[in-house]
Amino acid sequence: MHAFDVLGDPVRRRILELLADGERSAGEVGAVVQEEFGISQPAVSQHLRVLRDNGFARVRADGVRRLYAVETEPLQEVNRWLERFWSQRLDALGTELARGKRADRLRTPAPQHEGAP
Amino acid sequence: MHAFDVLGDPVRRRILELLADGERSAGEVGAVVQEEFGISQPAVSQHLRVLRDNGFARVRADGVRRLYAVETEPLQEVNRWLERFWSQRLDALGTELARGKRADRLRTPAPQHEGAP
DNA sequence: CAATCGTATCACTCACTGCTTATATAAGCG
DNA sequence: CGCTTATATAAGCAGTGAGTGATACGATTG
Repeated sequence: MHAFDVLGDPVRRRILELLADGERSAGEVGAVVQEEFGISQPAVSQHLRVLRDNGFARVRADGVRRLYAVETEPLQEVNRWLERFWSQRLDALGTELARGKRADRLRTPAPQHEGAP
Repeated sequence: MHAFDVLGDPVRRRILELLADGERSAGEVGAVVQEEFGISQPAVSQHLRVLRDNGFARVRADGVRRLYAVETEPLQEVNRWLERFWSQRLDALGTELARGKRADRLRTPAPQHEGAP
């Protein structure tokens, strides 16, 4: 499952926001999320599993409780994708400007077709 | 459809990468994507539609061709979400460090809310 | 105008994802 | 020990989204 797929779900995004504040037990997360989204405990547990399985969160046992904490690697991968995108785009804009200016003088700027009859 | 859902699809991510280099016709995009993913022309067209409908791309007619260009707003929204996340997380780490050292001795368990009967 | 190109839309299928209920497991407590 | 609490897993069902083939349609060309 790709990082963006994991983030596609609003419940999972919310869980990550909660975990961003620091370690939380499954129950604490569940309380908030069940309240806000009106879903069941197993549903939340399944979302937590997805986050675990995809490296977005790590778990630690504390007695009966399971303490979840956010794991940043996949998020950073997303960041990297975005950064590549932006820089690629800026490069393109740059060369287009550089080339475009000259081209403007050589070519008829408007590639318009003849007027309607 | 949320921005993250749009980005969830690998084909759409690829299309955006292609458009990041500058304006491209639907056919050019299609050629690459059909080749790389082994999907049909309508499939690509539908992805382009999703990108359009969600503000990730704008179209411009040029004769028979449709020229697509990337539109940055939704991507920036994603960026903003991530930035909020990182800064929230850094804040949490900060206060946890500041408080945590002392708290470790007092062992203040997680904030508990009143139970619903 | 007919033929054709480039692209979009339609109608449909299929796989997957997320939800629910029911149940399992494991820790803590009387 | 058996009851309760905290959490996870299992099985089944419904909605959704991505794919396909067929088709529509506007622009272009002979």
